[in-house]
Amino acid sequence: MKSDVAASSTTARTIYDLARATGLSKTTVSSALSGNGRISPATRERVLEAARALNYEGNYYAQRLKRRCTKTIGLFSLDLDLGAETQKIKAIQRKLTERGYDVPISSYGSYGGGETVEQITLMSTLRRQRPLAIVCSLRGIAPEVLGELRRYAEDGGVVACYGFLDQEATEFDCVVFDEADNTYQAARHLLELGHRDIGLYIPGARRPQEPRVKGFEQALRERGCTLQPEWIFSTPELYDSGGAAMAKLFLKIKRRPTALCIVNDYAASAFINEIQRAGLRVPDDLSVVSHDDSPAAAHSAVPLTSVSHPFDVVAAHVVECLCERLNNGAQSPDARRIVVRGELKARQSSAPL
Amino acid sequence: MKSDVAASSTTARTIYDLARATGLSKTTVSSALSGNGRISPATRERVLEAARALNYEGNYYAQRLKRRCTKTIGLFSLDLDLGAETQKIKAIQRKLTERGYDVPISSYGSYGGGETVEQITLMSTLRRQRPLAIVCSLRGIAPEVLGELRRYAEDGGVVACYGFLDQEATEFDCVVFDEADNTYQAARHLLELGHRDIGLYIPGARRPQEPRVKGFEQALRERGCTLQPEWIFSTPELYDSGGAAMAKLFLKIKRRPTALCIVNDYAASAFINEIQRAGLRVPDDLSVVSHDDSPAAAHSAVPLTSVSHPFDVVAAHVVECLCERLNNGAQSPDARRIVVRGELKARQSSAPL
DNA sequence: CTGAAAGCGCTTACAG
DNA sequence: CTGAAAGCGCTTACAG
Repeated sequence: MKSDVAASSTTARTIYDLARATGLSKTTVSSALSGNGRISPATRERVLEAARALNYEGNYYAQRLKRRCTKTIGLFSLDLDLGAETQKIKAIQRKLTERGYDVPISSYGSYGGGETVEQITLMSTLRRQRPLAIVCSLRGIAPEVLGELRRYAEDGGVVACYGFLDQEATEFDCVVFDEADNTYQAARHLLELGHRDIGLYIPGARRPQEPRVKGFEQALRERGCTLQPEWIFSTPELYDSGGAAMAKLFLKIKRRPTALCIVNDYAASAFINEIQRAGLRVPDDLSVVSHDDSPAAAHSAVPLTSVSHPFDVVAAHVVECLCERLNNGAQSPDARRIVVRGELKARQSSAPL
Repeated sequence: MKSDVAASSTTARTIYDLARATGLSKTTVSSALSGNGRISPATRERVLEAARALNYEGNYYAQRLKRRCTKTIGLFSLDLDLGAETQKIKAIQRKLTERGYDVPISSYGSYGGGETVEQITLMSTLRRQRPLAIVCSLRGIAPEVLGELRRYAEDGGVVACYGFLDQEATEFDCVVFDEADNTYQAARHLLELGHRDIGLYIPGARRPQEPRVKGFEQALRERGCTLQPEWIFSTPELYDSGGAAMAKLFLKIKRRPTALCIVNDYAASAFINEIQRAGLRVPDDLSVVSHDDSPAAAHSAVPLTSVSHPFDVVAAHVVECLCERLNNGAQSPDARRIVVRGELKARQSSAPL
């Protein structure tokens, strides 16, 4: 008594339609379709052909009502930026797609990722779909979201995270990028060039406990320099707009540093362009060390000395952790924590004092 | 006989557990939870409280087995770039999230979006989830994927597309950006400045029937100039790397144009930086008109004359079309086709011959 | 190798 | 206002 209309038309909506069309039971049809159970090759072929002919496709939800294991791996990231974060997502997604997984992205459209409640809802929606695994970017995440992840894991889900070294450790495999080390390397490089008056510019809203300030400060301290609070800059704007806003700030201040660490190549590039337009020279009047070492760094007006942010390395580790845990099945080794660091590439934007 | 263990623990896995805990029937529990049907406020509150206390959450798949209408709108885009495409996705997602929808992104990680079969699978997976609506980026899409969309629409799904003006019209609402007009405006601007020897550089692999070449050519033709095939450049690289590669090409050729249209601000910026390093001056030796008018354009070493790519306008139209159709319900007006064009913003990279 | 039956967890007419 | 029953479309032991 099911789907009479559909069965008479050219479309099969359910396995009942296929059962009728082939004269088999729905059990047999189901087995033939899924490949589970012993089915004669001839029968199987008959079913598959009917499925093709009648344009049958299984109901997504009914198929997942019982089984947990699907081929879906959820990617959770609060925001898509125009740089390293999106690169990481892309790289992870590419690798996972190549392995045959379906990899939808759960995110907001807005930078920052919204209120805590919204974050929880987003993760909860993902978790309730019981994907095979969840890859979670820790950037900007509220602690409560980790509770959701925990619940998912207790339910048998596999989790891999990536984020930044200063973030609280989780019980999950986690690949972290050492941001503090990047600013440390940058400051260190400038100190070795003889600079003592060094500033730091981080585009975007100021965050408390900023690890990039810490790494920067540590490098100064090691050389007996003290951090000048007025030389720690931030702007609400990001990227090029941020760099330009920073240039305005910089041109206004009376006592200027002789060197500046700028987090992000686009910001650094725009900053340099704007201050050069105002008559300053890089590196003659000011040395600049940038961050990320994206292709933009080498092709900036003044090729940028930059500390890299190897997004592909992060992505590779994440996928590696995930696949290892997926393959190991029941055995669950301790959570791994992999630290990724950048490397300084010296170019023309920094020079001896 | 259901979930005995779970019921005895502190977690309610199913409405059966809630029914037992409250002493009500599962029908009543279901109605109280969903808000459908007549339930006394007291009973409803009792159920909701039990649900909270027992950490109950509905089974995602069982809930969707019967009903079509969910709060999910699928975003389909073959690739996340580091520019306008991702900006469009972000803007659309933000607007839709604000309206309370769940907006997962279906994409590949690789630029270009993979083989036709993979594209179809991706769309098919999305379609089978019966989202309330699908927003589809037409960029790089195989024609077969439109067949999938059609099937989705025939099933009652709502579709909104966005893409480019030269792409074949679909039967769906579609917001298209006029790429040809952008290069037309760029060339036109250069012609008005007196240039006659004008080249065009489009980063990325060369595509046949490139509308940007057409718009460019049309502008030349209108002024009685002929297009020089050797001055239509492309490189496999994109963005900054593309611009740098183009600079190498440009520096090698014997007879150079006096002006160049470069599609993408990052490519234009890197190009200019590299040729200036080689001793050429912009705009003295070469005028450049760029595309997109992103924040990078204004803050480039030579502020770029650029024709905009208003991603936010595209996104706003897409969401508007979608919501209109969603609200109209059964009535289905004819498919709309909205054309979005850029505007030229003159800066210092272009000058009279 | 094939099929009758129970079940996945929820929703939805339909009685009471 | 509440509940017994049928059903959503599939899968999975379990018989034959």
